[in-house]
Amino acid sequence: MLDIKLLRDDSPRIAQNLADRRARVFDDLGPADGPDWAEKTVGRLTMLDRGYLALLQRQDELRRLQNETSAGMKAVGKLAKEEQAAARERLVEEGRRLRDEERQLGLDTEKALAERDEWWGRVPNLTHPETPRGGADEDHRELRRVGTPRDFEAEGFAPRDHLEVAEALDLVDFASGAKVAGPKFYYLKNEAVLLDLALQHYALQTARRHGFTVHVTPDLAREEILRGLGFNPRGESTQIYSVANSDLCLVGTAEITLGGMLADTILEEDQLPLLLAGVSHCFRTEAGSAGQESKGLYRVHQFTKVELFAFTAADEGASEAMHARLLAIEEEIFTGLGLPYRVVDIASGDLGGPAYRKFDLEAWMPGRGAYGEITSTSNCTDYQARRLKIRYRPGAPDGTKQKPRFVHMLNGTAVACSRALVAIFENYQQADGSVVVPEVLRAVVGADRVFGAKRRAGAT
RNA sequence: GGAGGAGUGGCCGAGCGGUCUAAGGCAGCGGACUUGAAAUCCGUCGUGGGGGCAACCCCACCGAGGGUUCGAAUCCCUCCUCCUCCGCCA
Repeated sequence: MLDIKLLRDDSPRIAQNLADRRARVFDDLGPADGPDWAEKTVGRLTMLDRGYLALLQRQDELRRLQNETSAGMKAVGKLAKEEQAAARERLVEEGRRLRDEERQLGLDTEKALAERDEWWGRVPNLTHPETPRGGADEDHRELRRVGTPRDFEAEGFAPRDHLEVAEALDLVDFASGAKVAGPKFYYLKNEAVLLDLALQHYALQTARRHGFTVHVTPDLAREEILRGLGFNPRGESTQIYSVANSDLCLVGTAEITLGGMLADTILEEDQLPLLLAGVSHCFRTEAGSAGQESKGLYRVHQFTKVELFAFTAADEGASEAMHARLLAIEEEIFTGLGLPYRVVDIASGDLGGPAYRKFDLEAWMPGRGAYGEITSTSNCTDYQARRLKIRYRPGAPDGTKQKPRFVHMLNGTAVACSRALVAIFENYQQADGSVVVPEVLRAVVGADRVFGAKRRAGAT
């Protein structure tokens, strides 16, 4: 959530940002509803805010009168004895009247605030000036390509996609997944299990080396925490599974549990930057997605992920430097895995609500002959911190403590295991159908190459 | 699952219907003393919101939400969290 003062002080900026992001706030007022839809949106938000403020002021006034009335009771004892009863009676009656009126008004105020925030909460974060503006795939800016895709033609065979490779080696079982849990669920088998664990191990070791405190986090979290991080657990197109008869949801990423850890706290400035990493299972409904892009392990309902999370001081220099650092760690991890990738600066229309700027790493995936997203890192500035109430106490140059400020929060994928497996299976496949194990994973996997069932029986 | 106990400002902790404008301490900050520091003494010091946008004024907040009352940190109800013991379990 943005600071409501931004709406009061600089509403044109909000309107411009809505337009840049193609961010619909009201259901009947989006990019397709005329050229001034963003200004109209801001106008409606302003009306809601003013309505709330007017009610709040009246309520404050009533409470002030109530306080006066009950304070007046103390003076009754000083009156002449025969006047006390009448004076007390008058005050009690006045107090009763004020109480009833204030209670009624309080309900209206509460409703007005809830309504304002329901809509204000849908307004996305501001956007980094260098973020490319636009909403189409081609509006993303490719920053660089690292590594060289293998020339399968020169090697004399056509690369298969990861699903064919993995099934031939008996590494995944989607049929059983579908039977037990439904489509897009799967079992990992044999060396894929060890690869999955090795990826987590590798990512966590790398995170630790960079100063992150590592965690295994809960796989469920309260709705309130989800909302704080900018996820909407209810609604038609939600990506979130929720647990019936409770306020718990299955997390879609450890971003939720790591970011939520510090809700309602005030940090000291010297605790920043605070670096957390966590491994969790990730659950996503993937409502409405299908097709080639979602084949096999690429888009599934459950996977395991190691996530990086950082809290920094509230100035853009600090969080931007951290954003670059997270991106560098992601690149280090995928360079270490020997996977060719490119870095993409995500366009304004595709940022999602909380992100101020977002970089994706896309690995080369020979099976489809295209780059596919494998990690993502976002600088969410203070957008999440505001609702989660995560602050820090800045120190002024003269040593005095300043008012608490909201921290900046950033997240990034260290390794999303399922997607990393896709990239490994496709990039490391051999003409004989086997898959070479990336060097950094060999110690944990206990093998440098995965063969099929025949060789497996003999090998162990 | 059962039985008890406890949640108060950055931290510790008192208060248990109106004198709470929440004692006291620690930490922080300013000052005095000192060559400097420590110790000591004096002062200052919560968060959020609204109004004037300067001094200042007002409102809310004692785990959360309801309730009783003219008036609630204080009484009642529900929930959450933590602690102790018992049971069960990996």
